[in-house]
Amino acid sequence: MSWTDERIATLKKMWEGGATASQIADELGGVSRNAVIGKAHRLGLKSRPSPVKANEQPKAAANKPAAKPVTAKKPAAKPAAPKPAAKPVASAPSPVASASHAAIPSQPIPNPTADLPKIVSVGPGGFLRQGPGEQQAPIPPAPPRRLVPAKPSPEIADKTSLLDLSDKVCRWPMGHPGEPHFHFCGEQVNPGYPYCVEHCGRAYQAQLPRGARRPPPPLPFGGPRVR
DNA sequence: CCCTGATTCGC
DNA sequence: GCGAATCAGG
Repeated sequence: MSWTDERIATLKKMWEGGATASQIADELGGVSRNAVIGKAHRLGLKSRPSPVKANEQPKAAANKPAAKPVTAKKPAAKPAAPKPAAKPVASAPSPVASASHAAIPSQPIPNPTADLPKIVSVGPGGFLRQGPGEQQAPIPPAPPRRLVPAKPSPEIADKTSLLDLSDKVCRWPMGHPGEPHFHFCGEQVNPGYPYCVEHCGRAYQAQLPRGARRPPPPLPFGGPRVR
């Protein structure tokens, strides 16, 4: 599989939409999770909340770029040209309040709790991510209600959800992932293909001669919002 | 162990 | 440029 424009577009959309690399990978198909991450980085997309990145020390102007603990693990004998510095990571002091006792002498850490610009990002489904200490709505009142077995909301009751996918139904995505009405086409597939006949027509198109290209067809995962 | 993203490095 | 292997954290 290669990275066509459409696949890249889908990758971007899902990545920015908060999908995990694994989800993106098997949605695209034919690529591994690593491939997706690698591609995302090459595209310049980077670093959504990563579980493994919770920590970070802004190494101020000082320490040696050497001392790469990671590379020491490999079978040695790798001269490995010294990588120049890490990227500066411009902008305000890290909001991370972890004053872990790292081995960085002589660099007083400015109080991170003071006047930081609020950073608000939008998550899947349009909710706003809050920074720590920004909690506002106190406590959900939790009105007394009789508990009732969960049912799919009426709107999607007859729609094809992710869980309904099989080799027999069209997997063409309708709408945008993360949004309430997102579902899949669900028509009977064009045998041998993952999509129904109609969507096969959208997914597989003959290459036209250069210069005769028509404007891009609607993509899975939406192009610009259309509803 | 499962998951996550990040990084490295041979191709 | 690509992605498997590896690393590191939850």
